Amino acid sequence: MQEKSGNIMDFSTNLKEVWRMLNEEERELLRANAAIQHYKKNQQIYAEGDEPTHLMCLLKGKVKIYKEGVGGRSQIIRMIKPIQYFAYRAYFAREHYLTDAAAFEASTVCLIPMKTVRQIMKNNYNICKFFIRQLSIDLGIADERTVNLTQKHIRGRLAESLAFLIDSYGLEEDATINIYLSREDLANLSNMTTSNAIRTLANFVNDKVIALDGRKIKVIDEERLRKISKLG
Amino acid sequence: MQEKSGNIMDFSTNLKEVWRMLNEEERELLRANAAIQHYKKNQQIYAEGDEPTHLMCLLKGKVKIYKEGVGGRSQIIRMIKPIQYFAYRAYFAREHYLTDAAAFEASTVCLIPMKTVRQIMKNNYNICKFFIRQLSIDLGIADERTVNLTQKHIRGRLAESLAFLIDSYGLEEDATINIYLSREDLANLSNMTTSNAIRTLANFVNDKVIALDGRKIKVIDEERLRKISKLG
DNA sequence: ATAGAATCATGTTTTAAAGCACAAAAGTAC
DNA sequence: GTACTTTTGTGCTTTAAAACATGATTCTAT
Repeated sequence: MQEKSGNIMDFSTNLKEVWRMLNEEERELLRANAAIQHYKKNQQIYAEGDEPTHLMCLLKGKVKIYKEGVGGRSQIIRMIKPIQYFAYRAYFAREHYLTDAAAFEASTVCLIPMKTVRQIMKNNYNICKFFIRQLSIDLGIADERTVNLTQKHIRGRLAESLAFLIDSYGLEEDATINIYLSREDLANLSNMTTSNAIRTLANFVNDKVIALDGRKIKVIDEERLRKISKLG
Repeated sequence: MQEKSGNIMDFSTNLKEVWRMLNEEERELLRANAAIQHYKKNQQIYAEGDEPTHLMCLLKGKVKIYKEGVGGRSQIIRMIKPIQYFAYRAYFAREHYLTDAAAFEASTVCLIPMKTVRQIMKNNYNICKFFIRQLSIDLGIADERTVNLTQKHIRGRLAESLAFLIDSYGLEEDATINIYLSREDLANLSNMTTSNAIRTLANFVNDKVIALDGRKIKVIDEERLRKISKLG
C-alpha cells in the first residue's frame, strides 16, 4: 500500500502495536471516530492550559513536548517519534495540559477522542496495561532526566542530548543523526543557553567526537560521546 | 479501633481509597497476601537496581524517593506520605528500580505482591484507572519539577521545596512545617549544596518569611514564600 | 536580486552558585 | 561525663555558566 497520509488507511496500518490488541468491534469504533490532522513545521499542536480531549498518535514527522519556564526560557521535556502516542497524560490526571507541543517538521497526527479511548479501555485490559506501561516508562525517563539536567555539567548534558537523539531517531548510513535541530532547540533540550550549545558543539568538533555541517551532526566517536554523557 | 501497627487490621482500615474499589473476593486475596513491614529511621526500603516485586503502601511515617547522582550528590525525586502507594513504577515499566527509597522516620509499610496486584487489575478496571491516574499525576509533577529545578534560582528552588513540604505534610497549629529535615536533605530536595541551603534559609529568616528553631521551620509569611517560589 | 530577519559564531564581562576551610553546636556512644 | 561524630553556621575563593556585545552567515520574502 502506498504511503499517502490523510487516508484513514494509514491509521489502521500504522497503529499496529495497539491495533493488534483490539477486536473487530473496537477497531470499528476507532475507524468511526479517529481523525487525521496535518501540522506544518513549527506549528503548535496544543498549548499549556488547553483542555485535553484527544489521544494523539504521531504517524509521520517529529514533535517536541516542551514547557515555557521563567524568563522566556523553554525546556524540551520529551520528543515524539512516529507511531508514538502522546497528549494523554493530562486527561488521565484530570488536568489541563501542563506542557506545549509543536511539530519540529511537517507532521501527521491521528486524533482519537478520549471518550472513545475510555470506552475501549473499559473492556480491554491490554489497552490499560499499554498506558500503564508507557506512563511508567516516561516517569522513569523524567526522573533520570531531572538528575541529569541538574547535576551534569554542560558537556555532559549536551552529550546526553545527542545520545538521546541518536537513540530516538537513529543514524543515517554516514553516521549523521537523523534529525536536524537548531542550536536553540539543542540548547533547550540540554538546559543551557544557545551560545553555550554552540560553543560546546564546537568543542566536540575539536575533540573529534562529532563533525558539523550546518545542522547536520555526524557522529565520529559514539563511544566517547556516551562516555562524556555518562561521566557528566 | 486502636492504632496498633503490625496488626493486619490497620491495613484494611487504612487502605480505604483502594479498598472501596474491591469486592469481597478481591479483599480476601489481599488479606491473604499482604504483609506489614516496619522500617527504622533512615533505613533503606529499596535500592536502585533491585527487582521490584511488591506494591508498597506507606501506612505510617515519611519516605523519600531519591537518586544518587554524579559525585555522591543525591537528589530527592519525591516524598511519600501515609496512605500513599509507591514502588510500582519500575514493575509496570518492566525495569529494575531506578531510584532508592528510605524512611525519613520510623515507618510502616504494607507490601502486596505484584502478582496479586495484577490478578486484581485484570478484572477490576477501577484499579487500573487508579494506577493510570497516579502515574499521570506523578509524571506531571516530574515535568514541572524538571523545569523548576533547572531554571529557578536558589531562593526560588528552596521556597518551592518549603511550599511543597507544607502541601505534603501540612502545618501544625503554630505554623511549623510538619516534617523535620536535615539541612542536607533540604538541599537534596532543592538541588543545591548544604551550605547554600543553610545560607538561603538564613536569608528567609532575615526577610521574616520563616523562623527557625533547629530543624523546626515556622512559616511566618506563606504568601511571600509562595511568591518567591513562583517568581523563581 | 536585495533587504530584513533569523541563526550561528566568538570574544569579553559578570554573576550565581559551588567549593573549601574552619568553628560552633548538637547528637551519639562508651 | 568525656570523647567522637555529625550537623550547622559563616566567611572567603574559585569557577562554571549566563549575560552581553558584535559580526558573519544563512534563510526568507518580496
